[in-house]
Amino acid sequence: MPVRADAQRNRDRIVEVAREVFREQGYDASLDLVAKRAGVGAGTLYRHFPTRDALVDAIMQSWVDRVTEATDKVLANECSDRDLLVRWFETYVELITLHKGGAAKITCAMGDDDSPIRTKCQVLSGAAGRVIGELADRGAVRTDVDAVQVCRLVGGVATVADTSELRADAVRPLLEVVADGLLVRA
Amino acid sequence: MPVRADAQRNRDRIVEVAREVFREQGYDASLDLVAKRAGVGAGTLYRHFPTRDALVDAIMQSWVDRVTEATDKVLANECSDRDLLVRWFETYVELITLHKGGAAKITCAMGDDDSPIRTKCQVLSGAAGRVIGELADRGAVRTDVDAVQVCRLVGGVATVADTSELRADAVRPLLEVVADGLLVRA
DNA sequence: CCACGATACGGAGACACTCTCCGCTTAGCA
DNA sequence: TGCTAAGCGGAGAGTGTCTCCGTATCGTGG
Repeated sequence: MPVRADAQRNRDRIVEVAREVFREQGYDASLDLVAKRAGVGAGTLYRHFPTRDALVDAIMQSWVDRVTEATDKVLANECSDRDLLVRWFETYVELITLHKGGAAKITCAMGDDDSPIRTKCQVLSGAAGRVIGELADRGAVRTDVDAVQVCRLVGGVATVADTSELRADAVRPLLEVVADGLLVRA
Repeated sequence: MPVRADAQRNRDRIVEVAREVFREQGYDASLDLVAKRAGVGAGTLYRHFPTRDALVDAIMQSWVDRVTEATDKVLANECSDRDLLVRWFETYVELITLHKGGAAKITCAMGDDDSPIRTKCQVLSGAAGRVIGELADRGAVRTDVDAVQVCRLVGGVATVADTSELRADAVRPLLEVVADGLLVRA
């Protein structure tokens, strides 16, 4: 028998509740509270998700998928090198700051092969790779900074945007700085 | 009577021990352990430093002072706009990553007027202000990004350098990107 | 030099969170 | 319907934070 129906139900419910609780209280909220609100025992939560990161990983799945989609959309637009870069940056920041504290978590894990959320990082850096790969083909960006490092730079901006609750128009100049630094001089 | 000698002694000892423990174990090390190693009761520690951040603040005092010195030194050097900027960035990153986790702490607090370590942030952004002020006088940098935002950008790089334990030569390209983005196009 | 208040100390203990262990329950097959 | 593996729950051990208050010490004024 593959997976028991009640187990699947509990798992889904825990993820759903955790997403809600983490949004309310940040990623260091009590896991016992999550269990309680989900109507399961602590043991059940820890069996499904042995560590906090395992739970975070499950939560992040959905919006990492959205980054892939959004990247397709940005790449489909015909626009200048700089616009392409800045637009993708904005998309990236917007998506990884959807959950408070998420930007810091993902950015710190970026490039760490042992991180429990490395698969999420790989999706993100893969998306970055597609964008700067496109620009590299056009000869528009410096080549000594790879996709992971781009994610780190933009993630750094996203992290401060998140923790300082900066508005989009305060973030834009920072993203322009990164974009201009990345583009080769005309 | 101003301050009792034993109280001062204990306070100093706690800071000294905390610096050591935090370097070993990170900024979330047990405070009871700090108290024990310092040979004082928990009550004594919490009376002197009501919160963890108050203790961190005290620890950071010495190396924030070093940023001021280092900035003087960098500004005294005659060099190109870009070199000035990159060198100061390197100094900044080096100093705020002296203590593991420090970069993230200071960068997240940057620009937050309610932060318990805001005075430290102000020293740092003040130093950044002197550097970009100098460059602004020369008309070399964009003017829509202020000192605090520069600290955020470089702090973002420092944070990832710290958490990913990047070597100086891996950090340099990232700092060049920020520098080039900040400098106005020739 | 001593006595006496103000000041500071210490650590027991209340509270909160994490994570494990194991007896009990239940889903799902035959 | 009965059996068994899979899953459940929650008590409790371990650890960390922070407070409270009886006790000890400092430093001064007599």
